[in-house]
Amino acid sequence: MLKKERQAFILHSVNLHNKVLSTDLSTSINVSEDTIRRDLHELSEANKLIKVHGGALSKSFHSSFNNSSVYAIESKKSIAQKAASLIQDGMFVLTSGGTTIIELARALPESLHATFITGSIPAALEYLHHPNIEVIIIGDKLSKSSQITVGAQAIEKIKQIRADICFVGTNAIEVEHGLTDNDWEVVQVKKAMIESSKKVVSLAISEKIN
Amino acid sequence: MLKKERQAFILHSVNLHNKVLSTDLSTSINVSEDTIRRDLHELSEANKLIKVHGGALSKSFHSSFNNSSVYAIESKKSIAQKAASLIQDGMFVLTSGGTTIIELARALPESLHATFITGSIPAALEYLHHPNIEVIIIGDKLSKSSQITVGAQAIEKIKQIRADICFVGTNAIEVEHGLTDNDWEVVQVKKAMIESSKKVVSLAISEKIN
DNA sequence: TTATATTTTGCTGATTTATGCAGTTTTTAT
DNA sequence: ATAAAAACTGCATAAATCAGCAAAATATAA
Repeated sequence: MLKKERQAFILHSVNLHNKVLSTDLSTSINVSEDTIRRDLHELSEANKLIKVHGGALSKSFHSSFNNSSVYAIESKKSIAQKAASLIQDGMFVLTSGGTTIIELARALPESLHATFITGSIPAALEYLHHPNIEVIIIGDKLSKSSQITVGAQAIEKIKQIRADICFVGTNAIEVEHGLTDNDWEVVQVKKAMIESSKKVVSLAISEKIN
Repeated sequence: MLKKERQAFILHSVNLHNKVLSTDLSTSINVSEDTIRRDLHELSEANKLIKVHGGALSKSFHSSFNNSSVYAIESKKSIAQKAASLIQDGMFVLTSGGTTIIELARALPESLHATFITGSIPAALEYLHHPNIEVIIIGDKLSKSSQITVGAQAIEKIKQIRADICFVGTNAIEVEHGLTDNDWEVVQVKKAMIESSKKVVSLAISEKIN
């Protein structure tokens, strides 16, 4: 097999599978690993693929690797946009906490006149930035892990409320120091919220649904 | 699995869920926790995520607070230091809001075990950063100008409390321009706080006293 | 064609990298 | 305060890489 042929095969292979192992190529083409390594090095110099220890990665894989951080954010934003469009003037809106809810808060139009009720401190801060939104805080003990208020009093208050719509984020847990979490109380609060609302919207990125 | 591949997976995972546990990654990728830890360390060095004890957090949602815009920040800090020294372990502490109170929150020693009760959203966020502090939120309507909860329910709740000490910041009140309706409510809340506490401390920088 | 020059390939041994393991220290939770 | 979990350290091992060299293949010129 000619050198050029071999390199074409390697390129095809790496683009097909996103990655190749030097050992695999060596056995399948039946040349020494050194040759493969030299080929990979050349192709890497020619910017045709990314050489890594043990094999190589396709160019596209690398770029997605770099952009992946924005990707998740973008999809969160588009979800938030759609969710925000469900809210109409004069509504009473119940929300939990979490990053998706924060994005929702940021996606709210300036012109919206509505009342938001929440136990989430970060969400409340976001709502405050909107000139035409009334914010009502549900008081009680603050859960460090989820940054929302939890407890019997909070649940009691929620039960007294009749909201038009309720938004629940699936990723309500966000912590800075330590990652353990007692979700139970948070779940109780969410349950109460759902029961107090005419409509419930659950915000989630599709990849999360396993 | 290639190292780069694994790191890409980790990055994708952390951006999707906002947090990852080393143990989870270890079992799902089937490598030792040491390897995961090394990966997380590398990604953290490369500024791709934030490493914490037990796992890592997504970089995208890291709130950074700028206190540069706050007036006379240094003198407030020294006041805060003195005020913080008045709080002892096991105390129930009532606080209002305002920049001076925020500084007080930041001046609290890590070791302090106490319960803080507040209607201020920014203050609550600060208290959350302290590992040994319980936070209780007073719920009600949120006043946009002062960022604290005001209203009959809030006052009712405060009256039920017996606190050891109460900190009130003076900066929420603009004496020169008279009291607006909104400020009036804030004053009512402060009054209630003062009545519910054995000791009251008023935080002020000297320039404020006309 | 033959002789010579050039490129390519494989091999050997030294070097680097990746990973896991054991023991110790630090952090966190109870 | 104490126990458990996580992190760090140093080390061992196996795999991958590198450097140089010699054989093999290929190209080139007389």
